[in-house]
Amino acid sequence: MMLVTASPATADLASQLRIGVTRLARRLRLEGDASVTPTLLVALATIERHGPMTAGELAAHEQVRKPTVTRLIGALLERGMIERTSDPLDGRVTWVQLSPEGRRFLQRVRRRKDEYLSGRLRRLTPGELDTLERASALLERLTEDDR
Amino acid sequence: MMLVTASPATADLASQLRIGVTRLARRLRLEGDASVTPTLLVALATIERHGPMTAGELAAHEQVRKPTVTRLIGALLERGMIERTSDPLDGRVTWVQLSPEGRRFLQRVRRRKDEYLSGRLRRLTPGELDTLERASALLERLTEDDR
DNA sequence: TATTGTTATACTCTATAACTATA
DNA sequence: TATAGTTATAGAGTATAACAATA
Repeated sequence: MMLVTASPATADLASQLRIGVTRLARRLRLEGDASVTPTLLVALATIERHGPMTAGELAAHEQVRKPTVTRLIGALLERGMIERTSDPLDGRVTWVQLSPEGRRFLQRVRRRKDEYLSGRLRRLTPGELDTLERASALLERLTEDDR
Repeated sequence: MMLVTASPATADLASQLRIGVTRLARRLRLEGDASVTPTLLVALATIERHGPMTAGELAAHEQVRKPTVTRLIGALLERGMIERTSDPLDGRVTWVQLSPEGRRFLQRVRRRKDEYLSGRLRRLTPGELDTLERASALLERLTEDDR
C-alpha cells in the first residue's frame, strides 16, 4: 500500500469503499420486486419507521431535494403504498403515512428478503457477517448530519 | 432482533445493508470532481488496474450491459481519459486503455480523495475504520460471480 | 450462425430554477 | 416576505431490443 498522502489509510479506504458501494448499489437497483425500486423501498421504510411525516421531513431523512420527494411521494401514491393528506392548520404542509397496502407490501418484501442479497450473505462466515453488520451501522452514520 | 424467518440474521442484515449502501451511493454520486462521476471513476480505475482490456471485459468487470459500456467508453474518450483501438486480428473487438491524461487524472483524484468520504471516515475510530476496510472487501465479493 | 459492439428507445433517480399557494 | 411543495427541464446511469460488422 502506497503511503503518500496526508491520511493514506482513509484515502485508500475511501476509494475501496466507494467502489464496493457503487457496485452493490447498482446491483441492488436491479434486484427485488420490479414494481418498487430500492430507492422507493428505502423511502417507504423511512415512512414506516418514522410514522406520519411531512414531505419536508421525508426530504431531510432521505437527504434529497424537495422536487425529488415530490416524485417519490407520487410514485408511492401511484402504487397505493402511502396516503397523503393536507395539514388542516397549515395548508402548505403535506402529510404522508403508510397505507394498509404499503404495510402489507413491506411485510411481503421482508419475507422475500431471502433473495439476492441474503443468498449472497449466506456464503459468508459468521465473522464476516458480523463485520458487515457493524459496517452497515457505520454506513448510515457516514451519511448523517449532511449538507 | 426478531428471529422469525428461515435466515433471520442475514435477512435483517440485508435490509440494513441495503439502506446504508443505497444512501451512501446516492451521496457519492453528488460528490467528487464534477467532471467525472463515481461511475466513470470506478470504470477508469478498473481499466487502470486491469491494463488494456476489451469493451466486453470491461462490461464483465463492471457488471453492466454492453450498451452501458459503450456509453462509459464514449464518456471517458470525450474527456480524454482513455484511448481506443481496434483489434488488428478481430475487427469486432475494441481495446481500451488509460491515456496519459487519464493516468494523471487518477493521481490527482487520489490526492484529492481527502474530501467528502475521507473527511467523514476521519471521524471514526481506528477500530471502526478496520471494520469498514474488511467490509469493503466483502462488498466486492458480494457482487462477484454474478449473472 | 455466433459474437462484439453500437444505435434507438425508455425508465429511474436526481438536481436547479421558476412557480403556486399559503402563511 | 418567507416557507412548503410542485412543475419544468436537464443530465447521469441503466436496461432491452434491434441492428451492423466481423468471424
